Amino acid sequence: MTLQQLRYLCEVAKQGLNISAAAAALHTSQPGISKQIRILEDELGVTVFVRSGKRLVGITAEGKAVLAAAERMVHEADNLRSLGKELRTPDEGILTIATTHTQARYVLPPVVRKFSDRYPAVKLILHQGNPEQVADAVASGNADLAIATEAVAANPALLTLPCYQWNRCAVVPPGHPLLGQAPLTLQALSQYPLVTYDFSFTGRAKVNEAFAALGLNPNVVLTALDSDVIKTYVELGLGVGVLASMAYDPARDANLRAIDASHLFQPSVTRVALRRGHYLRAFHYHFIELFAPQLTQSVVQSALLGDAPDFVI
Amino acid sequence: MTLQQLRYLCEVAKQGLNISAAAAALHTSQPGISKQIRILEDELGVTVFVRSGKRLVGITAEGKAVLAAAERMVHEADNLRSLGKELRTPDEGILTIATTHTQARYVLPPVVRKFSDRYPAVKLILHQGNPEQVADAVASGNADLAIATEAVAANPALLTLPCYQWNRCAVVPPGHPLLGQAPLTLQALSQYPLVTYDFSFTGRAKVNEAFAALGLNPNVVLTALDSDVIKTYVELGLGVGVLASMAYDPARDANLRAIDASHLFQPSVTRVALRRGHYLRAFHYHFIELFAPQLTQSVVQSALLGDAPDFVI
DNA sequence: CACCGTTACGGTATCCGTAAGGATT
DNA sequence: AATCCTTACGGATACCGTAACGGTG
Repeated sequence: MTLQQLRYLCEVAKQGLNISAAAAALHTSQPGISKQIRILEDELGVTVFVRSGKRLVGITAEGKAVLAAAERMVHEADNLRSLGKELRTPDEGILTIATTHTQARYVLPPVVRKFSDRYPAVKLILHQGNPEQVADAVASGNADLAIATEAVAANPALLTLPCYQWNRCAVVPPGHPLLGQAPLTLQALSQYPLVTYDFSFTGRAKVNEAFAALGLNPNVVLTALDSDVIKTYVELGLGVGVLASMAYDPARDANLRAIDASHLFQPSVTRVALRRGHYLRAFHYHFIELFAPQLTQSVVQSALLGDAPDFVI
Repeated sequence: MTLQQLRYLCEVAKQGLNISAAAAALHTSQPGISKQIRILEDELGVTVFVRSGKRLVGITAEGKAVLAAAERMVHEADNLRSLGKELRTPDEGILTIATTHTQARYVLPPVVRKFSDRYPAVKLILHQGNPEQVADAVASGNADLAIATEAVAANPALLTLPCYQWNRCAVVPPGHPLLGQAPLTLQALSQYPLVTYDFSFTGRAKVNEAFAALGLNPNVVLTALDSDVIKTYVELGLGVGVLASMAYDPARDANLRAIDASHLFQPSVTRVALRRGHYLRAFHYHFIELFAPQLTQSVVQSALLGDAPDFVI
């Protein structure tokens, strides 16, 4: 049994039972992988893959157990390598963050700025996607941490920690009738066509719930995947935008007006998600702390060890 | 990085930083281990061992972290091999039990008998020792499970589950004055010299506590590591024995009489200890269930996953 | 002097890549 | 016809064991 063989096994499974694709991903040859997997299956006495003729078509029940163990080991090996790098060059490395548009565009910039000043030799990679994709990226090891607002709590392989609360505002063109009446009500809002986030996104559910609780049925004319698109269509006069408050910047959005709506909707909590068992380097912890000061390294570590219950900010 | 290298690393640490001993234990050559460890240290960029000239004299702080990861991986590899064997030949293998004398001599025989009938191809190995040694054997992987009564709960790497309660009896030669007076009292017992277990053993502490609670100071003239020794000295007239009830067998111990003492002492709980993260085969679970019927495979598995609180029989 | 780890060296086995074969979609 | 896994084969590499060397208690 070799770590190499286990890596091959995992990659083939990851690539959808395609040895050729696995070979390409690992920069090696198909026959090499094919043979090593055979050798491993021989040694363990377990056939992992169901073969139909000369094609892999499935994973046996036993194979799933083997695969799970193999993944743990490969992951541990990666951790060990990370540990080596950490000890050698603690301020160098790669920080991969999976996050949604709103975070990347409006919340992270000052954090990234501070982080880069402190760790100039750390390369930053931002993976953008919807909350589900973002969670998957961390679960599969493609990203070190995820920052998103919902749907990141489902996967048991992930640990999510609350970072900050936020709420929404309505945005309208200058001179819009809603600007006169204060404070804003859901009834008033529902008189206008609305432009807001796609359902899969940052707390969109809370918007729906608030209207539904009053028996209102708002006319949502457009849903978008990011705040900038929403603002663009509000500028065009398509309707009233319902945005995350941090996505409105009076200076940058001079041709829009915001109306506070935090009293209308349940607040949303943005969370950071980490993969359990994934080794985190000092700069990972530092980034998290820059983003959410209450999440110090020791807080995160004890949460990763499992003894911290879900806590609230 | 190779599994082999990690194995070497662990073995050297285990053998007290002695490469030669590790080589002997792994049936290979010193130079091979020496070189592979160098290569690993090079690759990780971490010096694991403190070298004084040409001698290993310690483990660096970083090395401890590396070693911990290495041990996890080696252990996982062993688990994977076990899994292979399990799937191939579920009824063959080796069951290594670490236990104390009393269990091995008086409690386990009928269990082992039933087990051997069901799994004739499983080789049984019994490691005998005091509770501390027994726990160490499991923690270090030298035994699959431990059965003992105390001091097995300390190690966080171990999971212990309660199996059954027991208490003590007094044993005396035929015609002893204590046989007339019923029921037995601690005051009566303390009139005679006592022969009982060594302090490190099966619930000896509870015996002391009971006497101390009444301000009595019994005269313990001999302590022993196993019940047979105690009975032998009682036969010689050295004193009154205080024994685990299951260690008295009226048929076999025809020249001794037992007096129930279960109302005098706190009951003791015999537990089975398992190493967290250690793969258990079907026959392991089956043995545990034969020993303690309430500990079915699913009960043990969910306890190993950590979600079961300590429960009582 | 005995013990221990490192270096040097040679043989062997393993692993990898190329090329060709057979099966499936 | 294209894709994909397997088998076969050759070369390079890495690993392991023996032998010799250099420190250390």
